[in-house]
Order: sequence, then structure tokens, then C-alpha cells
Amino acid sequence: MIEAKTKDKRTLIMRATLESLSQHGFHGTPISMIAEKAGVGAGTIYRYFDNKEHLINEIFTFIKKDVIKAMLQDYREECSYKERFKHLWMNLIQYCIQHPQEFQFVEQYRYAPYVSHVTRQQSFVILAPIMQFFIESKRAKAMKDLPLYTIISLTYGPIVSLSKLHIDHNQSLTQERIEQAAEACWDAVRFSPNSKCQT
Amino acid sequence: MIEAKTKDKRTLIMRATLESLSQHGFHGTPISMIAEKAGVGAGTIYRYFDNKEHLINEIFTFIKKDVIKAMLQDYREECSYKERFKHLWMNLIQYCIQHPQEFQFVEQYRYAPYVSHVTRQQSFVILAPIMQFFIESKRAKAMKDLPLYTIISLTYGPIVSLSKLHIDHNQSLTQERIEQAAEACWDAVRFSPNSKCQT
DNA sequence: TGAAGCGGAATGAACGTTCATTCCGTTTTT
DNA sequence: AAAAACGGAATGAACGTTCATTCCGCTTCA
Repeated sequence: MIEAKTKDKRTLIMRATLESLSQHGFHGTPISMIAEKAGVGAGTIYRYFDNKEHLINEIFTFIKKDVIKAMLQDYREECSYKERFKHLWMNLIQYCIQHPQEFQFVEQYRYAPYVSHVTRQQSFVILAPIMQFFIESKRAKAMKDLPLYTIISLTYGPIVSLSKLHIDHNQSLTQERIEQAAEACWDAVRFSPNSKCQT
Repeated sequence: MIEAKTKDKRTLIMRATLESLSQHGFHGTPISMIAEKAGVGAGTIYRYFDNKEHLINEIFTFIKKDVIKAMLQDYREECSYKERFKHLWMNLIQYCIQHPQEFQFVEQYRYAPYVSHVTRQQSFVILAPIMQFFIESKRAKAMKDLPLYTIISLTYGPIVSLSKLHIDHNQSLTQERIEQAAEACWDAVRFSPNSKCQT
């Protein structure tokens, strides 16, 4: 009971912070506003987090784990590489557009100075299972033999870009268009024997 | 003569701001620091810019124009679609990694609240010639018939992602790897008659 | 030609505001 | 009743912006 209640207030503060940050940015979200949104006193926040920076770092790692969970939902090892790729890809973009606050938060603070080094290191650990898939796909000649970070950029980059456009310009990213984009992304990374063809 | 001197000081302030912003972010760059870096008094900045927000907006549009200029350098209308695509793509990524401060600035503030609506509208106007190329490529069946913003995401997204990795993790983006990535990006957007092939 | 006057550019100390954090009296829990 | 949790006023550091003053190059006048 105590635990539950304690955790509730902690979560409340984190949610309020996330909401405010994605709406008003770092400048626009003083502790006082977080306190008000969360329905707690300003001082209470410091019972759960050392300081504002710590609070943000906590949110950061929480979201990262949530993202991976979402990506791996209904993931089936036995599918083809293409199917698995599209599954991971679409799960991720679905998460981004269904959780715009979380998405914008991560994108905004990924390289910000107040996301501590430790927090960023954790990301690598969390992402390990996804990395494995790429490595295996390359080895199996299902994907082009490109450096790992090139493959990540070719797949994650468009997700970020599409999600931003969707959220900010209210472009209607329909299921069909997401499918199209997933297919195109696969074209970018899939192994093609005659990669030298000219147009 | 007087004109030249005036412009110099204005440019000096903008350069100092850009440098500080990309290093320390918005929080970490008080006007006092900009003044010091530029070698001017704090008050002087307000002779050239209404306020901090205006200063940032000015930098924003300046960079946008610079980027387009860089992209269109040595651009030749008579080349094939693929060649023109790769030319634009590679010019852009070269700019990003050769001007990390400008790149990071744009990426950080593109959707920030203090980049005014007007400034963002301008971007669209500035980007018009590039958009035209995509539209024409689609019409000529050189590119897939995807929504314009999907094509932009498939090409610009990886550039952003690769540049960030390059700058932040000191990944060595060699000319060869840039070429590989450009080729892969083209695979993503190029028209392929048998787009239904399964793997 | 040299001195005095002039105007606007430049300055940085000072101001008022905002913010993260602390502190302490009150409330809730055990 | 003791301890823990809580709230929100108080604090002081930091910030953007202002403005009275200084500085400097050019013009005017003798």
C-alpha cells in the first residue's frame, strides 16, 4: 500500500513533467508548474528526485525501456528477416505517433548536456537486442553489408522525420502510408545482388 | 566603410551566439557569455537585435539560405535523376558534417517555440527549388509515387541521423561510407516496377 | 589647420523578474 | 506519540533587458 501510493506520486510527477516539457520546452516548465500539474507541493518533488536534472534523466530511461517493450511486442523469431524488420520498424513508428510526448522528449533531450553520460550509456544496453537483429541480418545476407550505424540511420532517421512531420504539421500518417514508408526503408537496407545498376 | 564595420559586428555576435548555442544549448548561453565571446558589451547586442529570440531567428534564416546554396553548388540540370539526387544528397550531408554548429543549431531549434512562425514559413519558400526536383522526379517515374513528405523523410532523415552520429560519437564518416549511404537512400526512393517482390 | 562641438555607437552596472532549491511548520501515517 | 511525508513561503543566484554615461569619428567654425 505504502509502496503503491509512493510510486503513484512519483509517477504523477514524472507524467506532469513530461507533459509540460513536450508542450513548453525546458524553459517553459519551472518546477512550480510541474508541482501544480502534478497536484503536489514544489518541495515534494525533491523527496523523489535529487534535482531537476535527475528528474529528467529518470524520465529518459523510463521511456527508453517502454520503447523497446513496444518494439518487441508480438515479435516472432521465426519470421523472415523482412517481416521481422517491418515489424520492428512499424512498432516503433506507431509508438512515436501514439506517444508524441515521449517521442518529442527523447528527440529533444537525446543529445542535450543535462542527459547524463550514464543515462546515455544505459541506452546502449537497452538497445542491444535490436542491434543483434541487424547484425544477424547482415550475416545472413538479408541486409546490405553496411556499417551498423549506417543501417540504424537509414531506418531510424526516417521514423524520426516522419513522426515529427506527423505531429507538428498534422500530416495524416495513415496505416497505408506507414506501410509504404516501411517498404521503402526495407528497400534501402535489403541486400540486392546487383547493387551496381544505373538509372 | 561605416557599413562594413557595422556588418562585421553584427556577424561577430551571430557567430558567437551560434558557437555558444551549439556547445552549451540555450540555457547555457546567457547574453553575457555571447557578449564576451563576441568581444562586445552586452548592451551592444541590443543595438542589432530586438532580443534574444530575434537574434536566434536571424541566425536561423541565415543558415537556411546557406544550406540551400551549398546544396545547389555545381548542380547540373542535365544529369540523370539519380545523379542529381545523389548530388543534392551528398552536398547536404557534406554541409552538415563540415558545419556541425550550423547543423546542430538548425536541428535543435527547428521545432522550438522561440523560432517564430514567420521564420518557419520562410524555410518553405527557401526550400522550394529542392521540392521541385522531387515533384519532377515522381512525375517522370524516376522516383516512387510516394507523398512528398515521405520522400523528404526517407532522404533527410538518414542525413540527420548520420550527421548526429558522426558529430557526437566521432564515427568516421568517410567518403566511401557517405557514398554507400547515398546509394541506399536512392534505393529507398527510386522507382522499381516490381515493388511487390517478397523476401 | 587646429579646436570645439556634435551625434550616434558602445558600454556595463543596475534593475526587476524568474527559477531551482531549501526550510520549517503542518498533516498524515505507523 | 514518534516519524515520515508534505506543502508552499522564503531564499539567493542567475538571467534578460534597460539606460545613464562614455567614447569616437566627423563636421563646423575661426
